[in-house]
Amino acid sequence: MYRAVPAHVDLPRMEHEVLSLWAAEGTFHQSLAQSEGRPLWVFNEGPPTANGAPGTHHVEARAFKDIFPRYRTMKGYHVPRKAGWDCHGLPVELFVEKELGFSGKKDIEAYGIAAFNDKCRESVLRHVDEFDAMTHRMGFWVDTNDAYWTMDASYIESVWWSLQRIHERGLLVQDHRVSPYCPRCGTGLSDHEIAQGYEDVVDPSIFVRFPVTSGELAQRFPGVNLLVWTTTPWTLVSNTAVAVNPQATYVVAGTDAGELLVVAQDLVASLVGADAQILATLTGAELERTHYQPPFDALAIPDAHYVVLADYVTTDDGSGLVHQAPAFGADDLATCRAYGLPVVNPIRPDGTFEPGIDLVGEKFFKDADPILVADLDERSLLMRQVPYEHSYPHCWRCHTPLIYYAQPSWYIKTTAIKDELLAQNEGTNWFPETIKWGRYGDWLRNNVDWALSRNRYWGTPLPIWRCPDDHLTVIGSLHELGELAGQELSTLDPHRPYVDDVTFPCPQCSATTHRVPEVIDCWYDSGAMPFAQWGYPHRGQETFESRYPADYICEAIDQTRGWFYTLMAVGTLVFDESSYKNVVCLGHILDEDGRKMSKHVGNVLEPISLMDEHGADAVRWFMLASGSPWQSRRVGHGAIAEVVRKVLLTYWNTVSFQALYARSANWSPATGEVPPPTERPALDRWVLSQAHRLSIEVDDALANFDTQRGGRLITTFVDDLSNWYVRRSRRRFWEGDPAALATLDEALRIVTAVMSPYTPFITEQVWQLLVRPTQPEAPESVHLSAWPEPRPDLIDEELSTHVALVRRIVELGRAARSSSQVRTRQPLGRALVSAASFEQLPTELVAEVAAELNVAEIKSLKAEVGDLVDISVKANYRSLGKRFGKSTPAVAQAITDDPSIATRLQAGDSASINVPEIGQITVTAEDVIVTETPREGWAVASAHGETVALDLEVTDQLRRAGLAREFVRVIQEARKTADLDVSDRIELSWVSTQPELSQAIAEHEEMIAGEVLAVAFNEGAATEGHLGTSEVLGLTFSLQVVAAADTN
RNA sequence: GGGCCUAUAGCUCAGCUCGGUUAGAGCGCUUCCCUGAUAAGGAAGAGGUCGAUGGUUCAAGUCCAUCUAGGCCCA
Repeated sequence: MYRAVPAHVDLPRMEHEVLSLWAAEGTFHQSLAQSEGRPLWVFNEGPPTANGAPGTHHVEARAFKDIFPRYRTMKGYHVPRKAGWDCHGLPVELFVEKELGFSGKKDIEAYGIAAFNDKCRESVLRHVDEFDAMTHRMGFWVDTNDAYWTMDASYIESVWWSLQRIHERGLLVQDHRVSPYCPRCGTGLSDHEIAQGYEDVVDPSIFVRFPVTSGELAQRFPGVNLLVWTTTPWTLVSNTAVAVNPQATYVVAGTDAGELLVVAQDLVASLVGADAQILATLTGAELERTHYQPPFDALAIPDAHYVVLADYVTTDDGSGLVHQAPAFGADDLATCRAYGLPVVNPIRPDGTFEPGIDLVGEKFFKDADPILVADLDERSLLMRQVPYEHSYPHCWRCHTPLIYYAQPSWYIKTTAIKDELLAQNEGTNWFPETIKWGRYGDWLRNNVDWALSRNRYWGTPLPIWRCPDDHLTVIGSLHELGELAGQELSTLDPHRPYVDDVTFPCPQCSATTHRVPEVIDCWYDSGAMPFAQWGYPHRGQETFESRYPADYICEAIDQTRGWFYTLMAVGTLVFDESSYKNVVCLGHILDEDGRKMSKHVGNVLEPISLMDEHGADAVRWFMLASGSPWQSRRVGHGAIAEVVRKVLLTYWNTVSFQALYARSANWSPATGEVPPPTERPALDRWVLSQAHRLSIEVDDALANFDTQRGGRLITTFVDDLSNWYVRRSRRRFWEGDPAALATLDEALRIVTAVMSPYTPFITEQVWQLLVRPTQPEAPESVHLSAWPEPRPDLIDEELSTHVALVRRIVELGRAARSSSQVRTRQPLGRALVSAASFEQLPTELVAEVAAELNVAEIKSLKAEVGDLVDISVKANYRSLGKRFGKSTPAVAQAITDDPSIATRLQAGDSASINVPEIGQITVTAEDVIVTETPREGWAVASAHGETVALDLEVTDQLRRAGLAREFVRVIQEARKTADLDVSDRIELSWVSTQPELSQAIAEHEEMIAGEVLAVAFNEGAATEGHLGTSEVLGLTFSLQVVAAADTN
């Protein structure tokens, strides 16, 4: 027998019980063990940065990381789930710096790198514990005991090995990198820091003439100038090139003063004037390598000063020709590097020009602007100067404007494998698909080399040793390092500072080598996880080889340039193949008002307290099925409470209902004798059909990573089950009908299984209450069960269509009831229905309509045609439009003007009609929507060509039937108030001031007795038992429970 | 400055792939109904220039173009 299911459930408390059950029975590990040997479905966990407490957005990603492995396990796959933690990086360092009250690198060095890194390690361990707790609470099944840590020695060795490989391919090189730099603090700033320091400033924006010195253009237009734009005049000293957009159109324009200027066509009018003479038109590409005279010659820059092409140049503002100084702009550097131009940087680390430079030597860079502009003006090179307001990064510590500044840095030349990356992306499935060639593809197409090194402390040290002659030795493991150093180093902590102390003779020249000081970008660490999590290739070869590439990864959209990219890049660099096949890319989580959650605003929803308030299932359901996961979504208590009410409690109450009546009928799925589905009532067959279709459709949705569609299907099914099937079938449950109980049991088992990847707790609880006690052969947990095998033979499309019609008719009937002000409890004699396929409805379903609307008889309106009804006819544009195209409105008008068409169509399959200017045409039933409306004494409702009319005549007999119903309701209310059990028998005593009631009770005694379980009626006042009154009925009554023995 | 996403009821969002004439749901509000599982359910009402403009079409919330506003990522 089922276990008892309380009607009310404390969801969070229930979830804690389920967690204990899983812990006690080792359910997760059973699930892994049971599926061992089945086809693999590989999930790779993107390691959360163990820095800061987990937020609600982590629950989002983790819900998606959990549902698909659970689903695939049910579908017969083995899905290992290794957890991972991202341990290194600047955020951890900054957190520790803050804790220690540090304000920069000097403090760290004074404190000692060893001690500082110990603090970082401690901080990581602390935060991992919080993530563990959240992961456990939300029911994310991932193996945290066997997690990979990017700070583990074996992990770092794998990373080293991969860098060694990349170096062997010639793709790991040292080069200049432009990064924001604070000249006052003497340090570079991370992207994270820059984001905090944007300020609006006004800079001079200047247009300068660069005389063209040679080439075709100079010959055709002697004296022509490039009109070049910049907002950083101080960088003109370092001018190396001028960039134009190859696709844009440029013109040679003549001014009134007889001057010749090259500018973008779009900007001629605003710069030169509307009346400028256009002497030539050419594309940016045609300008390539046009040489010019640089504005200053203070610096010698060989083989430079010509036009280069760059896609990023726009013709929206400026002149369409952009000054290039590769030392001071990332775009400039990338563009100039492509042409092999040199990087010239005359600015010293303190932000001043080197001494000896004309005009600006030893000046602070910003102070050079007015001096240089004045000089250009004096030499008539300045064409125009306008103030230019824009946001510019400043140091968040000291508010000094940052300088984009070239520094030496280690790079991976990802641009060399760009085509391969694009090819790998082509073979990757993105969800949603727009990311693939939108945000992500765009990023790949504009790929720049990966700046790998960081001048920091807590990270994977760059495994490069260098001798004074610049010979490089790249190390692939501690063992290798030990061999070179002639020491046993297998237990060395590969972090700084210990690894910095290892030196060895250069294999090429025997001079002593030292490790370069940098550590690597922690994004590389996580990008290396597909192999580094196994310590490959030093260990775990077999495991790795069977699990590369992964079937599935998932993160939020900010990872397009983060983990999604580094995974693909590292995989392609090291194995010539991306490391994932399917990637789900989530939108962000916002607060109720649509703002980002931040500690500063105080709108952060702490995940554990959120789950302890509403339940993890509710939070998970919200993440998986409410709104579109691809869009950013607002989350708040209201939205989650709604999930509880609409989805979880509706489901739970259906379960509780089933358990209540199955138990009281002593029915169990294992023992009950049940007619085969085909012999059960139509509603049973309908709900089974819906359930089996649900299994197919949710399967399809989840196979396509569409949790929202699956969720919608489940919600609809749960609603159908509770508010239509159960409500319409209640009476059969009260009677303990085995067909009804078996039907609901099967429907519940299917929906429970199908929901279990979404809401693992409540479904597990239901499994424990309904399935496990009654089916000895069933698995011990829903999460050990297989996906419900759909039975296509039970899916009945026609029946679905019929029930859908029944429900539409009922809806109209209720509307008609409502407008008539005749309460539903008052039975009516008949209802007339007009609907396209009403005649095809089985009588069984017509009876459902009658019962639901409380009318004695339902008939087709068509049978009543005559004076009783008005007929109106509307055109069905969808069908007419296909046939008549342009003439559709004329045909539609002709149909509306001739209502006789309806009766003529009833008589035959088609009817002909004369349309002005077109002639005779033939229309069929498909082409029109006929609405039939009864005339008087009827309550009518119609929609979309379907009509229900209620005959409002209440005969004496009907009125007495209504009174009997009212009486039943009053007694039931009293039973409920008296807290009687649903099976208690009662004895009734009553008196009424309404004489008709007496007759009504007498006439309907049998019905009443059956409904309220009365064994006796006594007309006459009573004083014992539960007393009650009804004003409507003028009734005073009492009911007494009869001892069980007396009823036999 | 570039790319992407979004804009439909007071609020949160479906519908747009594949165009069809009463544009839906939930929440909230008002009135009513129903109740022998439900924290439920049902009906009606108020509340919509489907962001704007233009185009394609017999017909546009839906397709196309441009624009506006907001968000995210990048500079």
